[in-house]
Amino acid sequence: MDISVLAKHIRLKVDLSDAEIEIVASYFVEKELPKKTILFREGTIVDAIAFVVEGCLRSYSIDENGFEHILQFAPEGWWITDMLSVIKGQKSVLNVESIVDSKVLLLKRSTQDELFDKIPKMERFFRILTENALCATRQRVIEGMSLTAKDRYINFCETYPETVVNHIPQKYVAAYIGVTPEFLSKMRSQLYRS
Amino acid sequence: MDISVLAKHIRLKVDLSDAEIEIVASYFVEKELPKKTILFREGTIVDAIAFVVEGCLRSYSIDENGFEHILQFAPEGWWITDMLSVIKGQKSVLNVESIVDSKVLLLKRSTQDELFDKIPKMERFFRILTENALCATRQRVIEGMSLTAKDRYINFCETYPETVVNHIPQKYVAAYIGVTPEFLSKMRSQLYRS
DNA sequence: CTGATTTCTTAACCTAGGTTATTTCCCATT
DNA sequence: AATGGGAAATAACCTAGGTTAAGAAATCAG
Repeated sequence: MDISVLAKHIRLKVDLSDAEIEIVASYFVEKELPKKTILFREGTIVDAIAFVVEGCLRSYSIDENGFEHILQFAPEGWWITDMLSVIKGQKSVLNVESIVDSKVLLLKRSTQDELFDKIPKMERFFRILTENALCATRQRVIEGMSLTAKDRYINFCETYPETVVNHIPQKYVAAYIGVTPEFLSKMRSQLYRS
Repeated sequence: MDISVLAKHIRLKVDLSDAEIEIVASYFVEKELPKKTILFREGTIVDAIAFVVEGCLRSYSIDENGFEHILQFAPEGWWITDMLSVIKGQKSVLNVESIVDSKVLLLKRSTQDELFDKIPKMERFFRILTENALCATRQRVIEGMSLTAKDRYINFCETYPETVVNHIPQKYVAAYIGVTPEFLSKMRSQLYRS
C-alpha cells in the first residue's frame, strides 16, 4: 500500500516519526474505485472516512424532486464521508461516489478512538482538519446568501484545482454551486462573450 | 465565576473530574455583554472563542451592498467566534454581537494548546464539538440548495429553541434563512392563513 | 465505426423571491 | 402623554434564475 500521499498530507499539520506513520497506516484499508462507483450509499450506516489517494469523488444528496445537490468534491489529498452518519450512527442521507477511476484509504470510525489513544497527535490532526472544513463550509453558507450565481461560479473556478474545474461534467458544477445545468450554460456563454 | 453551565456542557461529551473542570475553568475569562455589544469586530484579528453562559449572540457578515447575513445564533450553551480568523490568524470578516444582555466565557486560542496538553480530553471535546458543528453547517448548505424559503423557515422554527425563534427580531431570522425581511413577512402571513 | 445515451446549448416562457414605497406598530425616551 | 425611530406589514412591480423543449455535441457500448 502506498502511503506517501497520506503521510505527506498528515505531516502538513502534525509532526509524526516514520514509525508513527507506519502505525497510522496500519489502520487504513486501501480500496480501488472504478469510475461512477458508489462508496457509501444513502440509507446505509456509514462507519468509515475515506482519504482520496488518486482520482476524485463527490458527496451528494437527492431531494424529494429527484434533483442532486453536491456537498463536496474530494480530489487527491482530500477526505470525504457522510460525517453525520458516522458520528450519530444513523442512516446516511448522502451518496459518496467516484467521478473518475479512484483509489481511497478507508479508516473505520470504530478503530479511530484506538488510534487516537495510541497516537494523540492524530486526534490533534483530525481536530485541525475538521476546523478547516468547518471554516470552508461556513464560508460557503455566506457565499450562498451574498453572491449571485455568476459570482459563485467564478469563485468556484478560482477555488478548486484545475483538475476539478475542467475535467468534471458541468452538471456537477451546477449541482455544487446551486443552479440548474441550463442556467450554468447560459452564464458561461455570457462570460465568454465578455 | 459560575462555571456550572460550562461544566455541564463539557461533560455531555467527555468525562472530567471536578479537579480537571477546575483547571479547565481557570483558562476562561468571564465577560458581560449588554444588549447589542460587539464582541469581535470585522477587520480585527480574533484570538478567542466564546462560550455563551447566558443570553444570545449572533455572528454575521456584511456584503458589498450593506446587507447582513447571519451565520450563527448562539444561545446559552453554544460556542461562537470567527473560526477562520482564529485559525489562520488573519483579519476577521465576521462581526459577533450580543442580541440581548449576555454573559460569555472567553478562551484564548494562544492558551488552548497548553490546555490540550494538560488535559487531552479537552482536545477530544473540541474535536467532537467541531465535528458536530461541521455536520450542522453542511446540513444547512444542503437545505439552502434543496428547500424553498418557506420550508427553510419552518425548519428554522422547529430546530432552534423557542427563545431564539420568538424573542429575536424577525429581520434576524430573515438574515439567517436567506430572504429579505419583507419576504419573510409575506411568508408568515401566508402560513397564518393556512 | 456506428448507433445509443448522456451532456451541453439555446431559446421562449414562467415564478420565487427581491425592490421600492407607504402605512402601521411598537417600544423607549422625554 | 407625547414623540421619535426602528421593526413589521402590505402591496405593486421587477428580475435572477427555473422550466420546458428541442437540437447539437460529446461519450460510450458493442
